[in-house]
Amino acid sequence: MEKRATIKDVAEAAGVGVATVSRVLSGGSASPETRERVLAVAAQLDYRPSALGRNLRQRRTGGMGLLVPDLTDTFYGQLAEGVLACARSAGEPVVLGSTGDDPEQESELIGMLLEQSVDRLIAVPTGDSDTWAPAIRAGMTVVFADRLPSQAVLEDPGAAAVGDLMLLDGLAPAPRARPLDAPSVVADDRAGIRTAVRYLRGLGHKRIAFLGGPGHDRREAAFREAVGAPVDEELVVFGTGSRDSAYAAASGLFQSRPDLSAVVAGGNVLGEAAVLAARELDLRVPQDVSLVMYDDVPWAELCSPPLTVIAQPGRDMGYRAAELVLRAGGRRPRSVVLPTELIIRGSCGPHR
Amino acid sequence: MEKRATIKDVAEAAGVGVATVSRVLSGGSASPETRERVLAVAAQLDYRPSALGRNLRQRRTGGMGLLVPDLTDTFYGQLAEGVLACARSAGEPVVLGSTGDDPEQESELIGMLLEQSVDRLIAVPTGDSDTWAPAIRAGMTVVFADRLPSQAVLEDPGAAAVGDLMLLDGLAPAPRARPLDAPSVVADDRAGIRTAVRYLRGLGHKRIAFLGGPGHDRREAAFREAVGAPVDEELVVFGTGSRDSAYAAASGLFQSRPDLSAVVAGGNVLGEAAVLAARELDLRVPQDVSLVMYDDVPWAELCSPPLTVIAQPGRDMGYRAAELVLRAGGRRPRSVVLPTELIIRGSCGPHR
DNA sequence: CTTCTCCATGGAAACGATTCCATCATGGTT
DNA sequence: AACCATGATGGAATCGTTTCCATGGAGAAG
Repeated sequence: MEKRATIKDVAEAAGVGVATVSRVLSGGSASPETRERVLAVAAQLDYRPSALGRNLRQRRTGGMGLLVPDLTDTFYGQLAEGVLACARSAGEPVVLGSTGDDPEQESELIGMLLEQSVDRLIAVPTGDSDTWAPAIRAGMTVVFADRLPSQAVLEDPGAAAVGDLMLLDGLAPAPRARPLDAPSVVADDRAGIRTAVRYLRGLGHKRIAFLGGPGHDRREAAFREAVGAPVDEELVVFGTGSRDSAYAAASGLFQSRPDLSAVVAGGNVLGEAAVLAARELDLRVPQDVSLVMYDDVPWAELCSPPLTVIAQPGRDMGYRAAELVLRAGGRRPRSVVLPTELIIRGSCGPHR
Repeated sequence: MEKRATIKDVAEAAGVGVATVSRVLSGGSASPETRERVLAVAAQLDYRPSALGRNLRQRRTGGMGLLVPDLTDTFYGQLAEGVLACARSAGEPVVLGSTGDDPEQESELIGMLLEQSVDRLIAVPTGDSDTWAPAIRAGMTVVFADRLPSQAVLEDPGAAAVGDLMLLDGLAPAPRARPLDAPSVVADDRAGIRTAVRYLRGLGHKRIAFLGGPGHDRREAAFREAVGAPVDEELVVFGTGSRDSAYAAASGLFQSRPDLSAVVAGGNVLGEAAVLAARELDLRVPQDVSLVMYDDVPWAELCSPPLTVIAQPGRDMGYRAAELVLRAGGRRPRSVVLPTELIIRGSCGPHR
């Protein structure tokens, strides 16, 4: 275990000062021959500058943090791959955390990142703006992906509700509606859900249910909007994030409302639960119940029938978010809304 | 954006020296009243020690690195969740990298981690011992998970082959067979594959194929061993890691050898490909071809028929690996072999 | 020839923590 | 009463880098 050469070693071996070595290595000015000599010596000594010294000096860790709810969820796996791809091409490290959709864990992880002086963060948020205020206040550049933090409860509950609704319109949200001063990369949930609901309507379905999980409030709201005025509240149910809870929610939904004929699942874990619950209750897909699932995942095609999905570009989402957070050097970047696509496979049929 | 308090601020505010503050905070000796005062001031100033200063002083970054081939592969998602769970309970950061099963990218990522002075690493290796020698030489504590690096080619090819075979026996490998001085956490591939092959044999299958991917050499060898002496070489095929290549391999296998009656897929991506390819070629599972897949993933149950799998505990694997790498403070920890379990669902039938 | 400018260069400070070591006070032992 | 052991404490060094600033030499402009 040999110890690494430091900049001082290089300086001595090259017969120059450390300042010169630093300059040469970071593209400062130096005479051609000096530059060449330093470079040669550095290569020969296999010198690699230590990120430790640099980080301390510039009082910030390079790279970025990444917070996702659950890596077992294929969609977040895709998103993470996108982030990693971008980070790799920039040569930057990525510090990963998994929140389990628990605001408290999220808070702790934010604290940990702060301690590490990681000042750039991509997050699929779980907590509300109160959870995120400390990070932003500390000067972190935060880019939200896939979701936005829900607005913290304000003195006037009415105002918060209005804010939530306006959030739906991803285009030009009122200042009130975007409580946190952070850009985001999200899919066009509203269009995605609307397309799915219209598709189901076109097949003759009247009683369409929404099966959601944590962070699916925008999708829920889009669902309500697409369905129109009086939404049957029993047809909107939520799981808490675990597969068990998703299954319970799906199963409960099917049992309490045998009259429903179609389900929109707000995410792939929910979709999985819906398929399982339907099978357990001897409901055939799509004869007895039609299913549209948010997220296109490789196994959607493996189901029988293959699942009709609302595809959102998970990998792109991660890549774009990483790009935003990296080039945040300039001004606050614009937020990005990515398109969704309804991929029709075999899990939806005409209303019997 | 207020800037954080430093140890110096705390020291001044408490009227003590920085050394005392440091001692109090890291559990050194101090008089009760001093300790109390420092603690109070620190809390009041919301002081959090900067990892930057500490890391530089101790010439090492806390936490650990994690290198996996592909986070889109559910199994590695599970493994990563295990690592993160352990890291979180230890309050340690995790630096993530995805190698795409490419030794070159792996090398680059190792270099990046070295630069960051990350000296603990959990890896699902892709490259051979030559790729890994630098990391170990630099003093990194490396724990391999799920696989071991293949032995680099030596002067005597015969010797390398012997080494590979001996690796199979996870119990007491000869020094020659474990080229790298690093502990590992792997599943008992040999037993898992053997059980699956016996099960298929019991159903009357004679022509059993193995469909593998990168890093499945131990599983391949176990397959050869379980099948017995003369293995039909056309029945052992490999994809390169991408889903496309896995599909191509599966499809090619089915087309070139219509006489095969059962397939063992070496991983969930391969299993997925096999299902897809079979469907495309109008081969019914399990009537026309039986399938056993390595890895139990949530969607295995969703397939029709639900897939019979060799389950390995991905989450545990990650957790144990993280434990090993964290408490490597003492001596080099022993390697761990985790049990596998054949979960019989519906993708295997009697040989027609 | 003088003076001014410009550039390459190296010394030293700074970043924020840990830790070695010297100092000092206290209390017990001879 | 002199001495020693013990424990709390603070100053200063250290980690490896970047960056500020002073220096010195060379060439240009006067």
